[in-house]
Amino acid sequence: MSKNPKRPTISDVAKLAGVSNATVSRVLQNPEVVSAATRKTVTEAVKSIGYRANTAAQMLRRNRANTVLVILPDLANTFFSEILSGIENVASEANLTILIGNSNNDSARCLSLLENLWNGRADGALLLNGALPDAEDRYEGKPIVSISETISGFLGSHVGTNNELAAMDATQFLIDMGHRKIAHISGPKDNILSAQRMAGFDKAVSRADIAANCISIDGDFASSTGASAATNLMKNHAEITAVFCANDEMAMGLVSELAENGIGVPDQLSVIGFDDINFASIYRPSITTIRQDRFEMGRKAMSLLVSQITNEAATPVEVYIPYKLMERDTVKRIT
Amino acid sequence: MSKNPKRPTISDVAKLAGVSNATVSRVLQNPEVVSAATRKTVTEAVKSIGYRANTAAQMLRRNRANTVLVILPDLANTFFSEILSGIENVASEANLTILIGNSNNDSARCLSLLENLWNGRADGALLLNGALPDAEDRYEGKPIVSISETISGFLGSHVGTNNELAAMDATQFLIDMGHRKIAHISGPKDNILSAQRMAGFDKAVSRADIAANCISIDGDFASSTGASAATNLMKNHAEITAVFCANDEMAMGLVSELAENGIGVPDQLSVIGFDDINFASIYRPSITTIRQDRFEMGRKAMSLLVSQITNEAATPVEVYIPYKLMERDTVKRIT
DNA sequence: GAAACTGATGTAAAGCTTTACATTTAAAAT
DNA sequence: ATTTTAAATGTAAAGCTTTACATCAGTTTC
Repeated sequence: MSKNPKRPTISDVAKLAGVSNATVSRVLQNPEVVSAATRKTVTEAVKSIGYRANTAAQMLRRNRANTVLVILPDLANTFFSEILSGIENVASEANLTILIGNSNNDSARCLSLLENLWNGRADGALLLNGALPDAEDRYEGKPIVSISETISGFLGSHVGTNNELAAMDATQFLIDMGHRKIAHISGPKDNILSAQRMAGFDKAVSRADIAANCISIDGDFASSTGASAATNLMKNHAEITAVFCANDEMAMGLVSELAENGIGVPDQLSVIGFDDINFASIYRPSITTIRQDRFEMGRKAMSLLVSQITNEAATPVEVYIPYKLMERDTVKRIT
Repeated sequence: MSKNPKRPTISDVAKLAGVSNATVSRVLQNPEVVSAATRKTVTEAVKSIGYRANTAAQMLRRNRANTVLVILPDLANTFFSEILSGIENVASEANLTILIGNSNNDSARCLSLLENLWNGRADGALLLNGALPDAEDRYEGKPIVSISETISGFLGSHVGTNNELAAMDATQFLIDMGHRKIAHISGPKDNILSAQRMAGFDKAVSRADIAANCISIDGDFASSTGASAATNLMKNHAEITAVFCANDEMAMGLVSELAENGIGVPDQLSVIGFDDINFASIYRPSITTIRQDRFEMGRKAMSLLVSQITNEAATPVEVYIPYKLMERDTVKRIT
């Protein structure tokens, strides 16, 4: 029933300890500049009345929020949540707070989240959603790092995988395993990752001079399009011996659908995915795929952002996190 | 090169519009109390100099952060990230910001995150990690809602699934399908959800008077323990015809391991899981399981928290989100 | 013993917004 | 024409911390 008896302020501590506000503040922020005796008195006073500095007042005075904004397109997607986990890891080390927003790929929502950069709630931003409305103007001095998906027109730093190279490696792996008639199931047309992975596929098959035997099927990263691609392949492209899927979900959808139609992977068709999401290794047959180290991606991006927030001058960089081909059970050598 | 020429304040707007600070503030917060003409002038002034209210100053003055703290044990786990997604959904509707923290089940980390409740950065908290250090004291007036895992000693509101009942239903379903020799693979011993699900299993088999034929195997929610349970079952418990796994990961681990040993699910053994994680339906055979509506769980918890933050007086409630048995391909009727 | 220095602490302003209260102006009521 | 009421706006304080600058008391130096 009793109204909370007012939260203690720094003045309450000062009064109790018999010193000035300034000294209390110093004990809390710069202990080394105050004498050991005073330090002790103040520390005890703080403890005894349970004082906690008011963050709002600190933010106002310091003009710094110690907070970073993270915008992602889909929180419920492990792909992003693992990156987020890496981000959080660095943030907690650096004593930063992370503010999170789901953009749902909606640019209005995205814009409203970015407001936090201007209203002082966040000192910088991490963008996982491949979009930044009006990327060209407006974001001059703001520390922003994009992750995974590059953003067209955005000149800041980026952390991600070299998708084209990785896709080339994936395709080359199929070629090395003896395959000459290969299909690619792509991601959504307008997605930059799709484009990069498709480009890698194209380069690899051109280089091997087998482009004429190879095809590309439109997908959208959902497992259902992997399934429909399976139907398509069975009906129209019986000659294909291997498939490079632009992500693991589609690979699994493909394999499941094939299995239901009595086509065994890898015996009758080889499949390679991309991402190495959690279930790629749990799925049976376990999916051969390109592993992206998402946790590390998050860590790296966050470190970069922190240094951008603290060091005024920081020239934008592009960082590629090493990827790795995980050989599992969906690719078979043929002769 | 040019140092940013000072962020505009409300006074700058006021000066430009030829009104007082108060009026500008009113236009921004309570447009209806100011005349249409002034409103227009001010709005234009705001736009023309690109003014954004300083959040820190607002927080300080209003003594409200419009921010909610969310603590979860593992960001990278879809189970939690889907709940998070529901939370975010309500937060964005209510124009609240969400502050996120990974506790890693570390109580020190958890405590340091909870500081945000005291330093004014967050108005309330959502706890997904089943722990609240010193739950009894200290959290008197603070709006806190626990989700999914109940917290012993914590008297606040909770949103989750009635795990015991759901586990009973899952077990009863196996019984209804003719099974009489049933195994349960449990979660980690010290986890409250494990305990509740195990209790449900026990009740169901007791009620059906088949407890003597049934066994319980220790697991830890990881798919690997599902696999080792499979080995155990094959070696020592050939009589078992159905298994209730305390979560889907273990169910998949179990099924995969069985498949590798030539034991077909559901033909030779029926399996039911719990949670209905994303891959439960993509996995082959698709996993029969109990669906928890995690998105809705997050939504409900957040709504509850919001009402707790705004309405001073709110008595704690316990809310169960309806669950649903998803019949898929891992359970078969026997005679 | 005076001057210069060092270390510890205090004083007070600044940071920006909101809001209770006061004031002004115009319209309505008498 | 005077008084009342209502609507619109202004004034100024409060919210809490940090920090530049000032002060004070010892030490050191010559």
